[in-house]
Amino acid sequence: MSIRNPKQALYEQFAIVAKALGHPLRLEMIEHLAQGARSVEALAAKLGQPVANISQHLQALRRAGIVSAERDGKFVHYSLADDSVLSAFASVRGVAERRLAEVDRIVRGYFDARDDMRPVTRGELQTLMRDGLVTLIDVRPADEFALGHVPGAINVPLGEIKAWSAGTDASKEVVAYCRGPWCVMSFEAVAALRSLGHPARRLEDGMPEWKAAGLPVEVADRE
Amino acid sequence: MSIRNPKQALYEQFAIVAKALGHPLRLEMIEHLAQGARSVEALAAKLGQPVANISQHLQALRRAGIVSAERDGKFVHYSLADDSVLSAFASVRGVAERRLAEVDRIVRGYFDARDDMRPVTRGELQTLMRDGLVTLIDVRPADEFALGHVPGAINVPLGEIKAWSAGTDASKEVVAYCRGPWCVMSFEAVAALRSLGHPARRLEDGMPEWKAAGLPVEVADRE
DNA sequence: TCGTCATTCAATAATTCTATTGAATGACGA
DNA sequence: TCGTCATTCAATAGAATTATTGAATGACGA
Repeated sequence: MSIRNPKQALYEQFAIVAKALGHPLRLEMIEHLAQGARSVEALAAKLGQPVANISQHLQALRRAGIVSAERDGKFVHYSLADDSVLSAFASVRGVAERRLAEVDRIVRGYFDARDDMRPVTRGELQTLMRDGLVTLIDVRPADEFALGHVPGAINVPLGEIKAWSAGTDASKEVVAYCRGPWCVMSFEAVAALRSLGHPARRLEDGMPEWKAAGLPVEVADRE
Repeated sequence: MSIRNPKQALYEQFAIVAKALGHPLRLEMIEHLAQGARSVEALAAKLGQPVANISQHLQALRRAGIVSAERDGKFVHYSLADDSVLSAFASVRGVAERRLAEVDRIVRGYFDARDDMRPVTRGELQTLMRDGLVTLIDVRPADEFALGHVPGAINVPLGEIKAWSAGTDASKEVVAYCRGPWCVMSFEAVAALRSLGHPARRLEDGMPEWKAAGLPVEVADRE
């Protein structure tokens, strides 16, 4: 390593963090780890990737101080190092949202552009829930729901939307949320519900943001 | 390009932004552009880099929506696309600060570790300035000072510290600031002043952050 | 102690990124 | 129209990153 002045050395340290965020798979990993700690194998299964690949990316994230690892017997559980990681992710997303027309095009192009995609804010949701005006569904897989969800939410994983909708009052509006503001599952849930004639909207963002906002989180009973 | 689902496509867009931030030189460029718009040549001169290299990096930043370009005759002036860029930079820095012990080591190792490096907050500074208890110096080059500085600050570029100090009341404390929270010039200014027997501290961060906090900025008269 | 299993390491080929060089572009002023 | 100058482009070589493969490590339980 060449001799560097402190200015260069500092920029290099900052760049290590940004570089670690600069890969789609690693960003997806971060979003998953934001739901709760995961072993390498569990994370690999969630993402449909080979274990060795996930392991290497996890170590890139660890070198950057983004995730931390804790060994538990044969397993190594990875989790986000602290909340600053989520805020860094959010601001990178913020630049992309505001600047890259592509992001908007992707969402509007893939889903039905004619529908009103305006999300429900957290504040609105709390009012609507208090008055019993909406049903809140958490469309993440059951294990993620169990690790923490919005109080009063029902867990309806994406694959069960149709069956669930059939046994529900189709006039009551549904609000769906999942892993984050751009988590595709809630878009798909809303699209599915609307095609079934069910009024539905997305929550503006997902579980980690709800928690980060200091709002109450309900955890499934252990056993 | 292969067929992607929208989830992958979104993560790729976010990764483009993070990847663009993932290079030390580009981060330094962003910090300079945060002081004000610059032509390619001016930026290259500031960074001591070949023009073609800077041009290429600027285009990488532009593709990511981080900077915007505006042609003015023969010159193309680049500037930060919006304030979300600064907040993204700040949160990447936040992860690095909190997680990378290396960053702290660099600063403490390079400068005199025995000195108290605790910075003055913006709030403290306003009180101290109002009561006339400190002299505030802006150690950036004159052209950056001219584009906007903290009201009441005196421009003392790094090379002029010694001469300036000689003609000043050595008992009055000096507060120094420059381009940002880790801008090395203010560390060096404080070290230089202290070695000259002048009490000195750093402001917690620099000009762009002052402006972003909504505080008043003084601009040099045009002429 | 040995086998099992989660994780990491090492080696690799393919791809992407980077800095440099020199030529091309495009706008201004003579 | 031509020369000048700021910027961009194109081509290159070198370096870094990535996914894959299979072997090594390290902890548990029999």
